[in-house]
Amino acid sequence: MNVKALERRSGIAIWRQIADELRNEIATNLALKDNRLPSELTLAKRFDVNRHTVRAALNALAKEGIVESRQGQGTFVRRQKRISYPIGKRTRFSDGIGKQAQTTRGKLLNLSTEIATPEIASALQITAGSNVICLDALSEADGMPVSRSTSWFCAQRFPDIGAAYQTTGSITKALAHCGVDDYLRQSTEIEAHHATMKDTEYLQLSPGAIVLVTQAINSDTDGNPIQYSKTRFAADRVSLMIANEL
Amino acid sequence: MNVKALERRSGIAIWRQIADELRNEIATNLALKDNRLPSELTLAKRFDVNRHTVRAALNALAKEGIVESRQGQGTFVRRQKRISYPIGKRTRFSDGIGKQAQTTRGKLLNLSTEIATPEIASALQITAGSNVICLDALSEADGMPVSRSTSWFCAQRFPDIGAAYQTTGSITKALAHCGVDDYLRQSTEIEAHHATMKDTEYLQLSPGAIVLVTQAINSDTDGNPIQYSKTRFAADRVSLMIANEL
DNA sequence: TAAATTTGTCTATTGTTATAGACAACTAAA
DNA sequence: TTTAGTTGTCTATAACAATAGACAAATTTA
Repeated sequence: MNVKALERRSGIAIWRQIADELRNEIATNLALKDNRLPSELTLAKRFDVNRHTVRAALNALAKEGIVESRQGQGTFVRRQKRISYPIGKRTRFSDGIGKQAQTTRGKLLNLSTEIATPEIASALQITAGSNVICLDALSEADGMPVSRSTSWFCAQRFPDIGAAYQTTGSITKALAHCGVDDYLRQSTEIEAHHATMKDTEYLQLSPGAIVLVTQAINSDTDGNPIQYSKTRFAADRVSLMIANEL
Repeated sequence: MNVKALERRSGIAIWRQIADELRNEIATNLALKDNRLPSELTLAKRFDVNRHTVRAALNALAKEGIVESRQGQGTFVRRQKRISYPIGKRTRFSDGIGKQAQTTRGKLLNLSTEIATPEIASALQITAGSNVICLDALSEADGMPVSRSTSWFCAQRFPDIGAAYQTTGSITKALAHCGVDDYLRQSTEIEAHHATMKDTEYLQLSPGAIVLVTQAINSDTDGNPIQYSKTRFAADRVSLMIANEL
């Protein structure tokens, strides 16, 4: 059944490799009868490992809330859908997520004024070395952290963006407060990385977890860049949806 | 310096957690002088581990081709940029990647006729149970596998798509051969997962590695869906670029 | 040249992970 | 009720990961 055996000496414990494999299969839904997983013994034979190793994997998935074991009966999937995060010309965090989660909010982690690096200056089309406002925020949906973002704004144009965000808890509202009623997403770049230590802390992830990293530029209706942001999503809680309006 | 300590008993070896952290820092370029990493002893102190553990991490990064150690001198970064994969209304694999890599090609892994599942039928807007052609392909750039994709086409409309792909090695050309001169990407959904065993085999990844999984629907110029595809990218080799034409 | 700094290699010990086997506890079906 | 199949828990052992210390080999700096 399996084309390739598990890799030993890879730095990833075998129980974790099995957990990753099962998590994937559950996510892509390989037709499990009654949402019931094969028995521990069956899985042990399939992966060619000891039953205890399979138990360690199932234990990990149970802690993540993905499966649930019942003595005498078996192990069952507790389906949990990812939150779909829309990315388009007009993407707002609360817009897209608000309909899927009960409660959404942004929490300000840090606010500072920095000197624009060449990277930031080029993204915002301002002169390198001028002041930018740096805004660190954590976004949550239903009490679970979803993403951690850092945004940069031209300090000259948006001197009060920090205070506005703090009172509103929303970038869209803060920008509106600063006179920007509408804005468009100009570009988005997406990468996937292993969670850093900061990620595991703020997003409540375990090491080895995945973060989707997006780099985006938002512009006003005249095409002038107003916001440059890097966002790190907990990959097992979201999917990014790109809709191309025709 | 570090907000959070490394996690033991997590199923991820500490050397691998350090390797992941360093890989991230190298990728986001935290200003290393002369592309030189701190010494093994410095890193050991920073992560509060033994020097041998740091060496194991550096060894892994060296095997990945990311760093290179030189006795008496230190450990140096061998920069390697990710291939940027554009996602837009008009995305073609060879278009976008062709300019960045020396050689690109698609290899047919498997070709079969299947009965459309509800999921596929709904994506292609055909009746469930009708025949679809399923095309598995592996894409490579400069000899390195980049992505593995499965595409479904309506068998009635594109009976010869498989043969056309086999001779041309390109979906765009195969579609042109079947009378579709132009097509548009209707939507794309992106998730990140840990590599499955098939991924580690076909994409030459190590366990614990990350794959970017996209689910896309392409339509002809009349808006009729013609292709439904799922693609798995080796995340450490690509970034996905979404450009919103204004 | 000498000293300091760096990576490379070896031995030994301790802690964690994986295997192995046995049996209890629980559930569903014969 | 009995049986088969399942998860839960215990003990013991082998394989691997991490620590510790020492010193060699190469390079750069004083």
